[in-house]
Amino acid sequence: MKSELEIFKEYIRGQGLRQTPERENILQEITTFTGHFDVDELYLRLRRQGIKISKASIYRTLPLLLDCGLIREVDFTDGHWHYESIYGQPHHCHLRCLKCGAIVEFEDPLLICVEQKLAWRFGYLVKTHTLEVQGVCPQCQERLETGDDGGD
Amino acid sequence: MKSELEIFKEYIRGQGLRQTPERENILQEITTFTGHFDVDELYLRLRRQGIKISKASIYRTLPLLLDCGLIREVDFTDGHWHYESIYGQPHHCHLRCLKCGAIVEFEDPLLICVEQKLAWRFGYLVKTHTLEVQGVCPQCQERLETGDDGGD
DNA sequence: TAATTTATTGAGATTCAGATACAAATTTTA
DNA sequence: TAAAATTTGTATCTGAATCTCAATAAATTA
Repeated sequence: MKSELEIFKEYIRGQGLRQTPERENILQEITTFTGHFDVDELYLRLRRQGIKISKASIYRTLPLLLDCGLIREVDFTDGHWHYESIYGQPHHCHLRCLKCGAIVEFEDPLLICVEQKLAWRFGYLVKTHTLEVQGVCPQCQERLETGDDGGD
Repeated sequence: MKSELEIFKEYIRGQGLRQTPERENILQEITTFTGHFDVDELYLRLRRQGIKISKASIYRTLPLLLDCGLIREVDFTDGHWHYESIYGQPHHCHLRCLKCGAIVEFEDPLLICVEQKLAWRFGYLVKTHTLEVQGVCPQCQERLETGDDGGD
C-alpha cells in the first residue's frame, strides 16, 4: 500500500504543482497525529516543533489534502472546520455527546445497505456518506441526574 | 398537535423572552416555505413581502428556533449555514450530488437500528442523527459520460 | 551547473458571515 | 398608564478563510 507521502507526491505531480517542504511538513504532521484537528491546532503543533509555516500556507494546503483523499472535513463547530486524516483507515461515523462534545467513532455495516438502496432507488452513483449520531454520553447522563449540570 | 406558533410562544414565554412581530414574521415565513434556506434567502423573501426585518434580528432569531426544535441546521456550504424547518415532519436524511448539489430527501428505518445499537453499546442516550450520503445523480452521470462536463 | 520559467511562500490586506454595542422603540407587568 | 426590561436596527466589530503581491524557491532547460 502506498504511503501518504507517495499519494501526495503523485497528486502534486499529476496536478502540475510543486513539492515543497511546507507541504511535506504539514502532511507529515497530519499523518503522525491521530485524531481531529483544526487549522489553529495544526499551526500550533507545527510551531511547537520549531516548524514555522504561515497559516495561509496551511489554508492553501488543506484543500489539496482533501482533494487527494488523505483527509476529510469532520464538522463545522465553533465557527470553523475540523478535519481528520482518513487514508488507510476504515470509514467511520461519529457519535457525539451534545453536552460535553465527546466523540465516539464507530462503523456499522448497515450503512452499506442504506447506500445500496439509495443507489438502486434514485440511480445515484454513491461515493460515501457522513453520519453523525447525537446524544448524551453516560457521564453526562449521570451528571444531569445528580443535578451537577456542568454548565450544559 | 400544537402549531409551530404555539410551540414558539410557549418557548418564548418559558425563557422569559418577548413575543415580537419580527419573530413571528420570521417564524411565519419559515413555516410557510418548504425547503432549505439560508439567512440571505429568508431576508429577501421577507422583504419581497414588504416585511422589513434586519439581518441582525434574523441572526438573533434562528438560534431560538433551533433551540425549540422548529428548524435544524442542514449543512454548512458556500461558507454559511443552511436550515430547514422540521416541526411535524418526519425525520429525514439527505442524498447530495457532488457535481450539481441536487438534494434528495429520504428516510431509512435502518438508521433506527443503528441508533439502538449505539445506545446499547456505548450507553448513550441517543437523541437524533444527521446522515448525508454523497454521490453523483443520474443526470450528472450522463453528462460525465457524454463528455459534457458542465464545469466540475 | 547556471539560467529561465513558473509556482509557492509569508505578510498583510481583504472579504464575508455572524456577533455585538448602543440608543431608540417596543413589550410586558403592575 | 408608567416603570422595568427586552428587542430592534444601525453601525461596528470579530474572526475564519481568501486574496494580493513581492520575494523566494522548485522544476525545467540549456
